[in-house]
Amino acid sequence: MSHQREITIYDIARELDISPATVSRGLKDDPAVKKATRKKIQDLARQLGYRSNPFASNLRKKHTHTIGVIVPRLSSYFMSTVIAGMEQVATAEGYNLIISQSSESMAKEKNNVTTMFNSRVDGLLVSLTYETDNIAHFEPFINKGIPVIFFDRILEHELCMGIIIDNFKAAYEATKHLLVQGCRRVMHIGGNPISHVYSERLRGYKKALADQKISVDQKLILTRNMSEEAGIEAAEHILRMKQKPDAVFSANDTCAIYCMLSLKKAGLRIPEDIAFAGFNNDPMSKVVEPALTTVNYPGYAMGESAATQLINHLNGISAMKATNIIVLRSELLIRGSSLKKKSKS
Amino acid sequence: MSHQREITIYDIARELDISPATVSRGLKDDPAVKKATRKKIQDLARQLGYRSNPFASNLRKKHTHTIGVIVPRLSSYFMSTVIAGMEQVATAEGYNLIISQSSESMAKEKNNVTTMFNSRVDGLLVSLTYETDNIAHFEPFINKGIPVIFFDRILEHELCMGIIIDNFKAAYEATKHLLVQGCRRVMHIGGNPISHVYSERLRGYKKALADQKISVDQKLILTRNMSEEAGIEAAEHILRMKQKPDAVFSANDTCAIYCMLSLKKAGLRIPEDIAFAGFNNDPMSKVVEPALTTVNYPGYAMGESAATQLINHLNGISAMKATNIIVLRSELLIRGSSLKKKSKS
DNA sequence: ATTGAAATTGCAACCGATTGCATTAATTTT
DNA sequence: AAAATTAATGCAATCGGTTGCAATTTCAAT
Repeated sequence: MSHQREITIYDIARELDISPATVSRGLKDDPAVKKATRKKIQDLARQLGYRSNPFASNLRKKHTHTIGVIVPRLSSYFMSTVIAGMEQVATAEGYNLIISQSSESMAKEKNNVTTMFNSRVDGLLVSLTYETDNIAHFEPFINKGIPVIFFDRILEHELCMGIIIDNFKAAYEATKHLLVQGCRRVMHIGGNPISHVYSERLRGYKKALADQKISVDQKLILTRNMSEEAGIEAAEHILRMKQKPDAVFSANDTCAIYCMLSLKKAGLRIPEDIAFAGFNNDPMSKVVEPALTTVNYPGYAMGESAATQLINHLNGISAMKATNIIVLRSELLIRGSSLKKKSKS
Repeated sequence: MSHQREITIYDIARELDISPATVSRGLKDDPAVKKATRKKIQDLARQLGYRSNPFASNLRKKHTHTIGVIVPRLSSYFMSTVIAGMEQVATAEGYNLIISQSSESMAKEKNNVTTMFNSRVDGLLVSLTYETDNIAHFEPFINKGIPVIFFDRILEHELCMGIIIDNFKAAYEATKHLLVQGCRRVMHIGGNPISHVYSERLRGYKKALADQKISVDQKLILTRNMSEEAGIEAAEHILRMKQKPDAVFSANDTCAIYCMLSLKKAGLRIPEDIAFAGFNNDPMSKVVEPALTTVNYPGYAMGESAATQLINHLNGISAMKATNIIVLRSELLIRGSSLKKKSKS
C-alpha cells in the first residue's frame, strides 16, 4: 500500500525485452523509434504508473526547468498579482517557480540569491529591495550567463533585462490631472529616491509642475516609507502647515488612503479642500470614500511579461541584450478623490 | 567569463589527492573524516567556488527538499499572507516552495497535483477549490506516504492533517455580536455550502440565532459567490425586500463591503438601518466607512503553522495521524459598521 | 616491538535518464 | 538474389554525489 518502489525505464525495458535507451526515446516520442514500439512503451508506462525522475534527467541535461523568484514582500496585492501572472505562464510552459522574499533587507536578498544559485534555477526574476544600491551579488548568475530579469524595482545592467512601467509618465499624468482640476499647491508624498521607482515618480511630479510653470516647493515634498503610519503622519504634518496643499499625489495608495482618511476625520473635505491621487490601484482604492484616483499598475501583465521574456530567452528565442528594458502601459484611473470639476470631454 | 565548467567533488579530490568519498563526507562535516582533512576540503571548496549538485544528491537520496503548494488563487490578501508565512518557515528550514494555483477549477487542481507528484515534492500544502468535493486525486501522494496538509479549505481525511480556524465559532460570535447590538433580522450572505468553510459559517450563524430564540428565516440566507458583484447584487436584493434585514453577516469582507457601499449609496445608514459584519480582516475592511466589523483571519500564522507541521513530519518529529486537525485562534474585530450602541465593558 | 581497538580513508556499486556511435533489421534498388 | 540504403535498436559512457563495507593508518596498551 505504501512506499512501493518507483518504476524506472529499466523496468519497462525488461518487461518489453528492449533496451532502456529505446524506452527513453520512446517515452519522448522520438521518431527514431518505430511507431508500434513507441506505443507499446507509452502504454506500459502508463499502465505501470511510470513517472520520469527529474533528477536523473536534470543531472544529465543540466537544466532544471525551475525559475527563481525573489521579491521584497509577498503579501501585497500588487506582488501577489505579479506572481499569479508568472505562475500562469510558467506552468503553461512546464516550468516551476520557486519563490522567496527578501523582506526589504539587502542581506537577506543576498542570501536568497545564493540559495537560488545553489538550487541551480534556470533563470531569475527579481524585484529589488529598497536598500539594494548595487547588484554585485547577482554576478554569479551573470558570469555564468544565467539570465536575470528585474521587474518593478530595477537597477539597470547591460546584461539584465528590466520590466517596468513608465513611472515618470504615470506620475506626470497624475500630477497634471490634479493641476488641470485647478489645484496649485500639489504635495507629493514619495518613497526613498534611492529607488528608481520613487525617483522617477518624483521626477514626473516635478516635470508636470514645471510644464504648468509652477515652481517646486520643497516644503511640499515629503519622503516617507509609504506605510499606513506614514500616511497618518503626513496628515498630521499637513494639519500643522499654515499654508496647506490643495492636493496630494502619493506614490502609493496605502499612504494616500490613510492620509486622506485622517484629514477627512479632521474635517477637511475631499476633494474640495484637498484632492488626492495615489498609485497602484490597490483594491482599497475603490472602496474608500471618495474613491481614490490612482494609477493602474498592471501587476498580472508584468508577471506574465517577465516570465515570458525569461522563458523565451531560455528557449533561445530572444537575446537579452537586444531588448533591455520593457515598459508596460499603465493608466490613470480618475475617481472621486480628485474630481473637483466636471470632467471635460 | 561565462559558462565555465562546474567544480565537482572529483576536482577537489584530485587536487587534494584524496578520494571523492572523503570529499563528500568532509563537505558535510562528517566526524568520520579527520578534522584537518575536513578543513582542507572545505577551504578548497570555498576557494574553488564549489556548489553541490542537488540533482546528483537527490537522485541518490530520493528526496527533494521541496514543498509543493497548491492554492485556488494567489492574488488575494489572505492567500499572499499565508504564503509569506510558509516561505518564512520553509526558507529557515532549508526547503524550497514551489507554488501553483488551481484557479478554483478542480480539473486544474488535478493537473497541479500531478505536476507536483512528478516533480517529487517531499510534501504538499493545499487549499482546495470550491468545486473540489473529493480528494481522490491526492491518492498518489497518500499511497506513497507523502504527507499532504490541507489548510483553510479542507476536506477531512484520516491520513491528512488539516489546519483551519474555527469557522463555526467565529461565525457564531459575529452573529451573536450583531444580535447583542439589538439586531433581530440578521441576513447571512454565504458561499457554496459544499465548502466546509461556508457550511461551518452558516452553522455558526444559525446556532447564534437559535441560542437567542430567533428562528431561521430562509429568506434571510443568500448563497452567492462572494465577489464584488455578488455584494452589489445582494444589495439590490435587499432593496427590493419589503421587510428588510437590520443586519448583514457576510462570509467575506469583499462581499460585505460592496453590499454595504451600495446600500449606503441608496440612502440607508450603516449601522443604524443595517449593521454589517464581514470575515477575513482584509485591508479594505479598515478603510471603508464605517470601518467593517470582521473576523481576523490569521493568514501568516496559518502559513507558518502548515509549513512547520509538514517539515516536522518530514523530519519524523511528529506523526500525521496523531494530530489530525489544528484549529487556529481567530478573533472578532468590532468596528463601526456594527456598533449601534456603546460597547458594554 | 606487538597487538588490538579506534580512527581514517578508499573502493565500487549505486541512483535513473540521456545520447553519440555502432550494430542489426527491414526495405529498396539494381 | 546481392548490394545499397534506410530504419530501428542497443551499447556503454556519462552526469555528480552517496554510502556500506573493506582496507589502511594511527595510536595507545601490553
